[in-house]
Amino acid sequence: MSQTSKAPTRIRRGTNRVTMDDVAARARVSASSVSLFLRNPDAVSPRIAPRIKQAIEVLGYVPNLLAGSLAAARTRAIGVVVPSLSNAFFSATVAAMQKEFDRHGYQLLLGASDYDTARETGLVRTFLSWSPTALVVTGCRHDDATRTLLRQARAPVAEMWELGGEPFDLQVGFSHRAVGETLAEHLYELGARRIAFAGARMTSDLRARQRCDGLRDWLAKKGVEVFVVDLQSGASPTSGGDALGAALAGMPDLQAIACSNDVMALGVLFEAQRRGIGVPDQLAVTGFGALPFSEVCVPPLTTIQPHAATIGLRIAQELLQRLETQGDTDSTASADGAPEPQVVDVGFQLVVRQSSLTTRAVAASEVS
Amino acid sequence: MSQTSKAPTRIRRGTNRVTMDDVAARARVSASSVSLFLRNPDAVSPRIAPRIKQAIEVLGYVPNLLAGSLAAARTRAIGVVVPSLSNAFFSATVAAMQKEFDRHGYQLLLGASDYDTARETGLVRTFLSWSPTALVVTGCRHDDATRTLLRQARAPVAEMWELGGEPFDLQVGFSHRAVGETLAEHLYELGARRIAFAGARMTSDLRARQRCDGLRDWLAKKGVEVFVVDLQSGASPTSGGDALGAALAGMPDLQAIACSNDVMALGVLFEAQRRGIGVPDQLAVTGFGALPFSEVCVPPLTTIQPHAATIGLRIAQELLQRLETQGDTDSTASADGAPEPQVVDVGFQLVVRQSSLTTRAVAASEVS
DNA sequence: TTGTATGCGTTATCAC
DNA sequence: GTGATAACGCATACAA
Repeated sequence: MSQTSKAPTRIRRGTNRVTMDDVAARARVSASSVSLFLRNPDAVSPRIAPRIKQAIEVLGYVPNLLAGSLAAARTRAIGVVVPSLSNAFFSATVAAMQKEFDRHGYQLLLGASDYDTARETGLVRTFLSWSPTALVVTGCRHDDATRTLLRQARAPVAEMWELGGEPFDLQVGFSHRAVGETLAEHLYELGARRIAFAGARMTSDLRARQRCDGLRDWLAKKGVEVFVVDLQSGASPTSGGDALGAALAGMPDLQAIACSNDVMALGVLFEAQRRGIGVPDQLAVTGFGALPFSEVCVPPLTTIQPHAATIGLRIAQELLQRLETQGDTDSTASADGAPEPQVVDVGFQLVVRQSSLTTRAVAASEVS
Repeated sequence: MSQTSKAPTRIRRGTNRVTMDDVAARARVSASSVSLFLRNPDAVSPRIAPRIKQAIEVLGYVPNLLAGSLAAARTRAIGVVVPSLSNAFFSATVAAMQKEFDRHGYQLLLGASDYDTARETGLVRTFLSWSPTALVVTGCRHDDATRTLLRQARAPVAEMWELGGEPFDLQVGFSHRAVGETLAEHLYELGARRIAFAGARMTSDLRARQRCDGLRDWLAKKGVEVFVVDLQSGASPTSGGDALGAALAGMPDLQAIACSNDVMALGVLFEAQRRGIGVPDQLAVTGFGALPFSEVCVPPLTTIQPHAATIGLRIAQELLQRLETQGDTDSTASADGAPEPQVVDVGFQLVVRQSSLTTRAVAASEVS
């Protein structure tokens, strides 16, 4: 396929795959015409267009994005760092983001930090080597090294799932403190005064900690003290059961328990059932995440719907807009060339279900 | 930073980011030495090594992988296609795979096909533009277009989560028919003769269909006919409840129901509870996936553990081995340069729990 | 509109 | 061990 036109003075390796020159030769046009055709088929004359098209077809030409990106000094790759890929929240966000970016011809580079800031730094560094067109990271609390890298990046930086700190270019998320406060208010109005919060690994999961803090601080103002359980075993139904045990040990007359997420809450429900504790009559239970099972478990679980997919979609949309508009009037705000950061609060939704309704309460109603 | 040494005759764009030449200039060495140092620090003399190191540090040099990959004619990118990113099975596999590849400096390019073969083709085509070092796809049933692309790819192709068909280079997965057969045998030995299978969208989810077929065919040999429910609403606890309703409608004296996955099985459990059907006394229930809640729901769910993470790990390990060994004796088998395909059956595990044990049965025991 | 020339930032080859 | 220098495959400024 790839024939050397002029004998090279030095031997080179080279993937002997079909190149643009091969296509050009077969179509009897210049390589630049092929390049032009690929970018804008209508820009070449109707006489050579079909020739090029056929040559591409016959040779099975696949453009080399590496060479193209190098020459054009821009890629269509987006680097994305999430704490965990197996976490349903982030995988939903990534799925939505990937779908939208894919529609526009952008490729996702994915990495998981495992809630480790050092690994986050490493991932960002790796991504930068790929000259990504944009970067997406999770949360707004980063290593100094990471912040430096992100600041130096020639690409817009989006932070997701959390608001606050010093935004780079874009933040799409919601306030986890507000989540805690909302749950606090809900439980308080329910009449609960003996309340616990069940979390797991809240030293590294800063968002869970913020939800905890929001709940605790809100209730503190009402004179209600929250019993906090922070397990080191990771969020799972098993740890949920353990958490309930710990909470009951520390606060025997427990009336309500807010869980760091639905998975733990499910464990609490099961453990309560084992112990013969009626939910919600004797104990109100809330979760976080609105995972599929939460609406069908017994009793259905009061939880927070975090709009995970919306976050991914908005991130993609906002970034795409910036990338498309990039060619226009470059000076929007500061002399740095950096248009002021944008913060998008996608909010969340309290979904009240049976697990936090007293029997006196009316039928479960979804809050919108 | 990047200063033009010799005035270019033409204006060029170019990311004015720190380049290898900048590092070389600052370290007072040639670019070749910097390149060599980056690849093998011990290959340069101990006198200039620290100079280069410092220059890299001070300038904050980040190598441009695009240029490097182009010159070296090989990348460190792996293209991965999964049906869905929000599916816990695949996200666990991807997570494990990403971790292992990351350890060895490889980058994951991720795409979701949404169980659509056309989108799969598109994703593979896009990946090929990136000249990936290897490709990973899900399942072994592909479009003709996809097969052609994969065959032409200069990179090893791995198929995961399913065995069979005509393997390209590597398959890591297990037999879904065997899963169905295992469950069939389990339920049959339990004494169940009135059996249903609850699936969702089995037209596109070919692996679920194979599990269904395996179960049905095994039981057919015993003279037992299976009532199959195939919902179009996607697998969820809600659809699980619907499936139980449909199964009971079609087979009123139902004794056992095997579900396409744990999420549906959970819905079945809840629906049975609502209808006052005792599990396992009146109805045996099995799932697939061994999702976290399956061991703590009431009753704990008999299920199949698919070793999702193992699949991802093995894929990465096997591919890495091929990539490292690539430089060695290239001819292993056929003249095509293609060493014969390797098939790795990672198996699965039947986890017997209370949901499929009659009260007469002994305490739940995990089969290993 | 089409072709020509040049450079994108790196690796690999070869002479020193 | 070190440094020129030619590819790598393509995009783009510019001439025709």
